[in-house]
Amino acid sequence: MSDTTDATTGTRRKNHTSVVAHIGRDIVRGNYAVGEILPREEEFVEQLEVGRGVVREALRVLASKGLVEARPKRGTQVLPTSNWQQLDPDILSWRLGEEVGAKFLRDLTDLRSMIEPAACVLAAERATDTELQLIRSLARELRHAEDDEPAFIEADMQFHRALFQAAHNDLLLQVSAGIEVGLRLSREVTVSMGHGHRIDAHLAVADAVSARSASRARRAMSELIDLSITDIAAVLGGAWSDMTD
Amino acid sequence: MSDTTDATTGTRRKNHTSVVAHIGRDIVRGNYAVGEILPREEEFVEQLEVGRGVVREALRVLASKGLVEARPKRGTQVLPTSNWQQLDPDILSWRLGEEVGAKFLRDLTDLRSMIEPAACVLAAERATDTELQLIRSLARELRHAEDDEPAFIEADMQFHRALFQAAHNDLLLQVSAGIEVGLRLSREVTVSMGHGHRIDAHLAVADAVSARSASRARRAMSELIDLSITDIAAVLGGAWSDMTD
DNA sequence: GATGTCAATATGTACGAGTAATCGACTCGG
DNA sequence: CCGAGTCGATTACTCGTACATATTGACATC
Repeated sequence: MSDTTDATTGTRRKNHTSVVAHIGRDIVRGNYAVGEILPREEEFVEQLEVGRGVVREALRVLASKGLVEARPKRGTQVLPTSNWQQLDPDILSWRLGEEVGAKFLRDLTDLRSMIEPAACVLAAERATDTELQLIRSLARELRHAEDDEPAFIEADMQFHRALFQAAHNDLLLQVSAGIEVGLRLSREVTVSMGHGHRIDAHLAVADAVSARSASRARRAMSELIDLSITDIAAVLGGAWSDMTD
Repeated sequence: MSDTTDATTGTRRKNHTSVVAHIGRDIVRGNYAVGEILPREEEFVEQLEVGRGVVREALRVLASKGLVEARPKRGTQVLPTSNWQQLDPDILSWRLGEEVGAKFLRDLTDLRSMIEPAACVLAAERATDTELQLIRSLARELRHAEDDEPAFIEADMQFHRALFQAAHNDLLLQVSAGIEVGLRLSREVTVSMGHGHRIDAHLAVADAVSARSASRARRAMSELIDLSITDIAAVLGGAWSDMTD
């Protein structure tokens, strides 16, 4: 009985990462409201069946991400969302399966519109030949995986990552790491729209970057984002137009 | 002798944050090279004169920021910089006083060029009247603090923060938190250029946003960034043009 | 020469005890 | 009646010790 196995409902599993994820998820998903005081360390100890050290290390990590703040006597309080490092890949991944709201999707598309076309311009200017080769290769793979939903998503992520790596900008790469998880959240909402209609746009981006045409690359990526926006608007309907007007 | 007081050279001070900063600085500034194995936990214990729990909590936080990865028997290794969360305000702040390199400044200005003009557009569209009032107020304060170097920088930061808050985008706000620290690093380099010539550009931004003119706001912020780039190029000289060609 | 085994080592986990900081209630003086 | 200072209780914070576990590198075996 390994006891490290864990159902989806799971609470067990004794390692550090899982405790961070467990408490982190409960916070991000609102099981603990903003301003609320978390249970005492000792309560987590018995509830999760781990040592106090593990609980403390987990809370310290969450504090470093801006989710909580601990104080003697008062306890550990959930900070307002403005303090959360919302681009942190961990925090974003804890929302997977949550059906994110329209506000988040608008914020994400705003950010994508600022970042991704500009990143394509940099990629077109700075990519090495081997990087261009990789980008073309991943674009082909994308077309090939058209009928395999999870494989398509994975290929999409790799494509985006290769694009950002070709921009040769370390700060940008970190933003892209967050956007990548954001994309997964976005696709959870628009999954019913399929993804076949996005393949051509991906290929257009790959072509333009490969041709080192900065202007075409920017334009192609903008159109790709527009497709995402169209999908989101179709799924959300009024909740989306309320947000963008 | 409280022993919590700490000289600039300081090593003491027993609390958690300081230990994170101490080890974090040593990593970010290259005192521990990428790929290198850090001293064992026990060595940090005697070196920093703290308990093992504090050391472990610190290393866990650094691991969550992508700086290190711990493994039994091998020890704790410094990860390649591509894994670092380089936009994390903590990581950036640990570089203060380091005289950052041309590569970092180019990456930062790239990012600023993508983000800040677009953020001004959003601010012009979405800001509430009280937020516009705050922005104008901070711009005036900026002019008033012209001859006080540290006060000017603080006012500059508050101005930027108010601008990004007015964009009403949580993800963007986190990017701005990183950029803010990046700006401090940038100004450490260009401090010799003074800041008087940037005041008018700031006021132009405030005016355009206040007038809710998205296009003027975008343009004004772009020009403000261009001023920064000019200053950086003047200070760095060849090291900068090598980077941008 | 490839593979499996074993011991050494550093992190991982748990428990216990004591310190220090913070908050809330209470008391005292105005 | 109200404000300032005091006191006690609660909780996080720190430290120390002991043991478990996983990974590595060397050794032995086939």
